Amino acid sequence: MQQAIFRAIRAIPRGRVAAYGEVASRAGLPGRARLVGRVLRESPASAKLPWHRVLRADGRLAFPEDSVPHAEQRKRLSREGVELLSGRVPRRFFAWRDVELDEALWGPR
DNA sequence: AGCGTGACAAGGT
DNA sequence: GACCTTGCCACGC
Repeated sequence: MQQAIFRAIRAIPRGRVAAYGEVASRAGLPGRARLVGRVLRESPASAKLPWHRVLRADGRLAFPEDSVPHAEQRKRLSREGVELLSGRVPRRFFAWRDVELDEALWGPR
């Protein structure tokens, strides 16, 4: 099951991000976002996961703003062209967002 | 067993 | 947006 979570995380394209809940759903574990967080927390660096692409649904990073890990994650994202605005990653950087519904409601772009 | 806690989410005010 | 509340689930005490 941890494997499913790893797969979902590795499936996030470079330069894009995904919310914990999204990852959980894509791993076949809807409603278990916290599990994703716990698995991530306990995964060794050797797992070589793009962990920095996983963040909260509202675009904020899970780590406290003043923390070292937060800075590290922000740096890694920045290196892929993902910048935070007002402390959060804009919706346009989210992978797997329901583009069709967005366009139906708000029009293309 | 009960309860607080957490790399969370969604809905309401 | 900021907060709160509720739902969720695994852990540790």
